[in-house]
Amino acid sequence: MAKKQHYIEWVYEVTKQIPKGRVTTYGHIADYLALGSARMVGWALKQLPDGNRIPAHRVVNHKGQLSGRHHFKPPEEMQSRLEREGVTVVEHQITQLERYLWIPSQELIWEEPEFE
DNA sequence: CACTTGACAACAA
DNA sequence: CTTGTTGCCAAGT
Repeated sequence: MAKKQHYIEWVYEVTKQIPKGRVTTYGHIADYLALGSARMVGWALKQLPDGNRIPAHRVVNHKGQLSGRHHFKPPEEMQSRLEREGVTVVEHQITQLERYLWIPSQELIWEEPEFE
């Protein structure tokens, strides 16, 4: 469809762009898509059907907490997937969020990790 | 149609 | 540091 009636699709597209082992926040996606509200991102992801191929587990809130874990089956699946990708999660929160954070607007300047 | 809820976030106190 | 308030927008009741 030439004209997307729903930005929800955009949220899904951006989410699919998150590299493995990386994470981003609702706020950054909302800002990148200019949704005006980070809640729209959470709302959009909540609409995802089970068994989807969207890596929604890579989206956390600005504190790095897995606030959407209760929407996975089972809830621990979100943390399991992250840890499987090398992301450390403690007490439902990602440690060293800055280390894994991936910002949509920076996807173009994605040249070298520069990480340790 | 009015009010509440929510996978959020920024800010005030 | 913590808790409370406000802005945001769609969906549910």
